[in-house]
Amino acid sequence: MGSSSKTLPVERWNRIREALKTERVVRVVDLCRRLGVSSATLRRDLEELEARGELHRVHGGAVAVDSRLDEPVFEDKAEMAAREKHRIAEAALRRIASGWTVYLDGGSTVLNLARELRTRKDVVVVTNSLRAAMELAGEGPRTILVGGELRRLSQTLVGPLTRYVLDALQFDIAFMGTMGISPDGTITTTEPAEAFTKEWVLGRAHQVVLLADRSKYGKVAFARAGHMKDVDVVITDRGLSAEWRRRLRTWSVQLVEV
Amino acid sequence: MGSSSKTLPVERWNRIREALKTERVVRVVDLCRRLGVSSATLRRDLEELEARGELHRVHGGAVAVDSRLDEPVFEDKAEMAAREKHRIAEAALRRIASGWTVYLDGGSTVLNLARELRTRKDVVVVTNSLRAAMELAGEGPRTILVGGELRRLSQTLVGPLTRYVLDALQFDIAFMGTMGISPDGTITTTEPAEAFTKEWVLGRAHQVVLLADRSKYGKVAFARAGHMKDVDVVITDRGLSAEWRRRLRTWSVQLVEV
DNA sequence: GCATTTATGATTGACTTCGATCGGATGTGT
DNA sequence: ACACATCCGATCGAAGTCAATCATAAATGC
Repeated sequence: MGSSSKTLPVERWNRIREALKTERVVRVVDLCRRLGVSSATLRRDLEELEARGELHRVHGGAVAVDSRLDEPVFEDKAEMAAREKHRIAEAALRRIASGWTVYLDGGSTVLNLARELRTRKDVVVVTNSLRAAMELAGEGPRTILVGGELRRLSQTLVGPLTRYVLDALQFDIAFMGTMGISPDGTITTTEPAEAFTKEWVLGRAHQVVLLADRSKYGKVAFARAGHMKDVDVVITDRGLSAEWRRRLRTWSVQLVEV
Repeated sequence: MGSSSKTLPVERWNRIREALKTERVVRVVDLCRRLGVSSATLRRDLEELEARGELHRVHGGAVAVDSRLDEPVFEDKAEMAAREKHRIAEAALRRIASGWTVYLDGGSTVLNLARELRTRKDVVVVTNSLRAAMELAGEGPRTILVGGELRRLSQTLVGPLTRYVLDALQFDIAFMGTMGISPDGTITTTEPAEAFTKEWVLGRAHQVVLLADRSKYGKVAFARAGHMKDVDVVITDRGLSAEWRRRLRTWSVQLVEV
C-alpha cells in the first residue's frame, strides 16, 4: 500500500541474493525479520530461487550453491588463523641455523613449520608426528621419524619405544606445540602419553621453542607436558597481555611476537 | 525463538570441515565445546560427513580422509598386478593367528596386506613403511612404526636407527616384499639401506613369509636383502615353473599358490 | 464495477533437529 | 587377563522448522 514501503518480489530476491553472497548461509527466521516479510513468503522465495539453481535449501535456511570449502568467505576465516600460524612458522624457521638437528613435535602449529622446512635442505629433521613426516615425505631435508606406537587421534608416535629412541638422540633445537599454558607455567595437553613424550623431548634439546598462538594462554588441558621454565623461547602472535609478559620474564622465557 | 544464536547444521558442518582441514584430526569432546553442541549432535554430524566421504571416524573423534595417498611411481606399480597382489594379500592374511605380532615390510605387495589388516584388531602390527602406517592410521589394529630415516622413493624408514629399534623387537610373523629372487636364492632389492633393513628383520621373526608375484622370479636387483634359506613361506600367484618349484624345495621353502 | 489473478499472511499437522539418558562396545591401565 | 574409564549408538521428549491449506488484499482484465 502507499508508495514507498511496498517492494516487488524481484527486489526482495535481489536482497536475498545479496545476503547469500556475503554471508554464504542464511536463516529463514533471520531473513524474515530483515526483509519484513512472513516466513511463508520467504520460503516461497527460497523455493523459487532454488528452482532456478541460485541457492540450495537446507533445514532452517539456505546456502549458496557454490559453497565449496575453497570459497572466499570461508577461506578468509580459515586463512586468517592460518596466516597467524604461517607467520609463527616463518619466525620459527628463521631461528634454525644451517646444519642443525631439529625436532618437530605434533600439533597443528608445528605442522606449518614442517611445511616451511621443505625448502631447507641444510638441516636434519626428527619428528614423532606422522603428519609432519608426510609433509616432508615428498621433498625436503633429511627426515627421521622416531619409532613408537601410532596414536590414532593425534597421528603421533608415543610410548616406551618412542622414549627408547629419543634416548639415543639429541637436538639442537626442538619446536613444541601445546594445548594450553596455565598461569603457573605448566604446559598441558590432552593426551597423557603424548604429554609424557613432550616432556621427555624437553630434556633432550639444547634449545626449546614453544609455538603458541594467543588462544593457548590461560588454557589448561588434562595432562602435564612440562613447565615453561624448561622452555627457552616462545613464539606468539601479537597482543599478549602485560600480565603474561611479566610471567614469561619470571620463567626466563624469551618472547618473540610476530 | 531467540534471535540469531541458533546455528544451522550446515554452518556447523563447515566449521567441522574447517577444523578438519587445518588440524587433520578432531576429537569429539573438543569439538563439542568449540561448537557448543552436545556430543550426540556432533556424532550425528560426523556420521553424516562420513557418509559423504568427507572424513573418517575413529574412536574418540575423526580424521580427514587423505586424498593425496597417491605417489606416481608407487601407484603405477601397485596398479600393474593389482588383482594378483590382492589375492596374495588375502592368502597372507589367513596365515596370521590372533594375538600375533606382525611385521610389515615396505613394498606395494605388502601394502595390500596392510589394507586387509584394517579389519584385524586382534594383532599388533609393526612396520617400517610409512604407507602401511597411513593405511592403518584411520582404523585398524595397534600399530607401531619403527624409527629411522625416511627414504623418499619407497616411503620407508631405514638406517642405523631402524636397526637399533628392531633390536628391541621380535615378531611372530614377518611379511616381506622383494624386487627379485635370483636363481641362487639371493633376495635382492634396489636400495642397500633398505636391503640391510630387510635382512635384519629376517633374523628377528619367528616365521618369514615372502610375498612375491611371478614377475620377481629370476630378477636380480642391486643389493642383497637376504637368502631364501631364511624364508619359511612364499606366497605367489599361479604359474611357477617346475624349475623354480624344485629350487624352493631345495631351500626348504613352503610354496603357497593363490 | 465485478471476476480473476497474484502476492502475502496465518494456521495447523508432520517432520527434523537436538539434547539427555542408558546399555553396551571399545580402548586403556594395572 | 582383569577392571576401569571412555566412547558409542539407540531411544525419547521437547523445540524449532517445514509445507500445505485457506483467507485476505491488492492489481489486472473485461
